[in-house]
Amino acid sequence: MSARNPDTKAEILRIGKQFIQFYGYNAFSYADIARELNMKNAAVHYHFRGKEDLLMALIDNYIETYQLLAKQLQHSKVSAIGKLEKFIEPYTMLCESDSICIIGSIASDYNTLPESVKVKISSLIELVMGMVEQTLAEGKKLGELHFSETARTQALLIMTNLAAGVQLARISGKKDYMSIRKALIKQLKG
Amino acid sequence: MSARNPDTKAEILRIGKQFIQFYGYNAFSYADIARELNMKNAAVHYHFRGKEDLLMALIDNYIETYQLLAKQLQHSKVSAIGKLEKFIEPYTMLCESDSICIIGSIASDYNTLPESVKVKISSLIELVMGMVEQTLAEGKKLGELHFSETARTQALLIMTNLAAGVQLARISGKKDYMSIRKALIKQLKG
DNA sequence: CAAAAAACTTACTTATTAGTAAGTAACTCT
DNA sequence: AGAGTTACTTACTAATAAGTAAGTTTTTTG
Repeated sequence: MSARNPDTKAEILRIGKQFIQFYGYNAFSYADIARELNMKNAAVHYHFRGKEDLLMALIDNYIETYQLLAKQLQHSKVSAIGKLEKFIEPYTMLCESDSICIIGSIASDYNTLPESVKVKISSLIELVMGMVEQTLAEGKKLGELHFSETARTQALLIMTNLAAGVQLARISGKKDYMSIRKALIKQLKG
Repeated sequence: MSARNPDTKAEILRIGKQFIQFYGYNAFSYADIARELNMKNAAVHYHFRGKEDLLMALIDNYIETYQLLAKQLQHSKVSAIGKLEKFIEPYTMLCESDSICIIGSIASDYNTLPESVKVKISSLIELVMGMVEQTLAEGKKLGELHFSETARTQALLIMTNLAAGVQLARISGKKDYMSIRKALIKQLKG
């Protein structure tokens, strides 16, 4: 099924994801990806027709990942707080590498993206939102979590705290992200 | 002091600001600005040596604006909630025009910016943060506002809710921003 | 082992970008 | 009225962007 390197496609996606999270979608080129992987830009075009296709594939990856995570969380006996901490973890990692989340990055470049990407990113957000919402609702029902807004609104508050938290941390420092993270968990615990 | 058009410089800043908030810093060119103002790209270079200088001037404008606002709020007898509402207002406007705030936009492109810009944006954030922080502390002291975190952390929570709120609204709709806005005010009041 | 398919490279093209040097028109000030 | 200044335009350059067509090498498969 493959010749020379069987997982160049995955490598391109990995680098593309890194670039989007570190520089932003409109600030890197196929030549940049190629350089990183010691190949020519045409090789990148071989695997992904254009930048749009690369971004679409990346979002698809995220959708798969979060669909899997959502299922895992549903059948898990971990506490609601534990589930939320598992959700927050990746943001903390991003912060460590001076990167921001894909959703925040794409949201910033939103008006330069083709319709196909806009639709797909929207469904990714609904997926993630739904997952957080459900975890929150469940935790509240069990008396484990405490908040007065609807689960949807509370999920929005958490998502925005995290997304902009990693963005802000780039400028004003990681300590600010850590404060946000800590406050978030504390507030939910009651 | 001028020939032909005396306020082209201000017009360029106006359009530049619009572009940054609508498309992002790395997604527009001097030619785009020139087209919008019916001139040539060289004319834009005449007023601002390069894109970096344009961005610097823009941030300077914001710093002036918020320094003024901070002073106005200090000597104002408006309630703390009233002050916060005045602070939130521009975000609501941005949301209406499918745009995001300058800070969020720059934060997303942060790693592509020259050091000079990084430093200046950082001082803008401290200015804004300080203003919100002070308003919060004051309101709490007067028994008008209620929150359990430090004023700094609470300011971070509000800032991130708003910054990412307008970003998310582009994708998932203005209703989500409105929910965030409403929840924010409600929580502080009660 | 031969043919086909996969994974590339070479070598372009076309468009856009930031930026500049030189010239020109209009206004200002003496 | 003439000189200088301001606000541009014209006309370029050099670099980078996305993308493609055609050829080459490597691997798989019948």
